[in-house]
Amino acid sequence: MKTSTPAAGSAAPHLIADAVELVHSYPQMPLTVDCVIFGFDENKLKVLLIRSDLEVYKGKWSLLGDIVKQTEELDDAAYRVLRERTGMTDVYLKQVQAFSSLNRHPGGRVVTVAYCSLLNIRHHELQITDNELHWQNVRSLKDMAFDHKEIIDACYNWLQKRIQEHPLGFNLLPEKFSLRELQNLYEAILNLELDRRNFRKKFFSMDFLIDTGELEEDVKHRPGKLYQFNFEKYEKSKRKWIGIDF
Amino acid sequence: MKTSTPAAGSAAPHLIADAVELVHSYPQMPLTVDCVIFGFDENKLKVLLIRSDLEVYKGKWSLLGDIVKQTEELDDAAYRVLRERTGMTDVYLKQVQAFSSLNRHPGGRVVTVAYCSLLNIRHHELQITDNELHWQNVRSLKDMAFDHKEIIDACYNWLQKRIQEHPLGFNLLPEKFSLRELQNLYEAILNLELDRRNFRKKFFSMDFLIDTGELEEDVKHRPGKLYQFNFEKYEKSKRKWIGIDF
DNA sequence: ATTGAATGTGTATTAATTACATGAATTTTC
DNA sequence: GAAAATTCATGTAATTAATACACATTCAAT
Repeated sequence: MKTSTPAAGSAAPHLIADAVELVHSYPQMPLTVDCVIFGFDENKLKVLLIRSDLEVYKGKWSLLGDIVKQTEELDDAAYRVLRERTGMTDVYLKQVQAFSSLNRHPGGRVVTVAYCSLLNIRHHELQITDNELHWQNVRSLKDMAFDHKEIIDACYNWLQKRIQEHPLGFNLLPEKFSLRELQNLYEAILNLELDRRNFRKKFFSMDFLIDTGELEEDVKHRPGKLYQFNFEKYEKSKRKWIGIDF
Repeated sequence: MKTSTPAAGSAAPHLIADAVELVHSYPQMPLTVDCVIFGFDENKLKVLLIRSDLEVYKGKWSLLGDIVKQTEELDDAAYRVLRERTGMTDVYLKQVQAFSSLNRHPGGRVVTVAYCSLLNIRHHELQITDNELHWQNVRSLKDMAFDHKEIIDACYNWLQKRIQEHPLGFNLLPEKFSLRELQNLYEAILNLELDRRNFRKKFFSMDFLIDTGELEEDVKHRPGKLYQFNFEKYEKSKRKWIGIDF
């Protein structure tokens, strides 16, 4: 970081001794985090929303977010939001992008850092009783508070790309899942149809699925086998992906 | 954005009428941008550094950065840094990641957003005369100011990945370039050796290179053909990349 | 016992990637 | 100006990956 250009050609640049004073002279602004929390239910990708508490956005949905505290890291702030809202720890959470439009918040300049979170919709301890919280279909979002539609779009694009390179999807499924559920997940996220045999071939050839020996229950047709993802094995053999292709 | 959890089960959540007052109550902090500016010279990937002006980092190199102004967007702040430091407009610039470690700045809490920039090392108007500015080999960085080593690593990883999916590399080359130069660029960035025939085949089959009909000059061997990248054609046929592969 | 619906599996075709060697064009050297 | 040195330019065969496609099996429901 460098605050002022030294006079051109100055031979002896002056060094700043008091870094604290320097930082005090910096402009300051509020910083927030917003979590795009994805869930998977009824073969649809959902995002967790809350009613905006701002009068100007009355009735509109917004993301779960909060201010970043004076001595809090961004990741910690995002985790705090998740913990407070869903009761869950150990959730998948990754920083995606900062948003800084000057008019993105009606109360003035607020910069926000967006996070993408993936969790199993059955595992959390939401009280959706008071209908403040709501799982909404990702493909039927409209008219949201702030720039939150834009943020969700960015995170959704990010997810579509990432899920093809990294095994993120499993965070959305129960620990044990059938191949059909896995395929439904990919089809929902990528918004396309996949050939069942090729999909199975693909995942089996990657060899990261553990056959639990168990079968689906409470299903009204021939039950499928249940698998687990072998995170350990995957970690060991993370592929270095090389292949130029625009 | 949501600041306070409504009392559990509260049937009538109160709406905040004064958004400005709300934002005024938010904690504030300084925000900066840091630009990881890559260049390509002598078949090496370089990054543009400046001597830190902080006494505590005396003699150490740091990234080019600056504070984000009260009414300035992040992208604009990063572009401003580039323009002021390199004299260049129209440069490739993308936001990569925010860094927020509490101790990353010796003067106190400063959050920074890192940008990756790619430019042609011959095009700028640097005054490197007073040795404040310096193009340094990406693979020989050590002992930098702040967390800038970490930031560069993150941007370099980002670049290695992105350059395989998008034609970013051309921003680092002159408008007209030989296939050998292009291959050298990829080899430098990806840190590997590629087969020349397959590399050529790959790029020709993508069909985004325009044969200028010109040949290299001032080269002490058989001159190669010079090509241009067909950005227009590329934009029209951006590939939607589908292929699950961890 | 029959029907319905989803599971589980294999092969042939096509496309993409990899490995690999020689002749042609230009500069340098003698 | 002939020979040597260097790099450019190019094609094919072998391997691997992706795609398209059909039928028998299992269980639940009737």
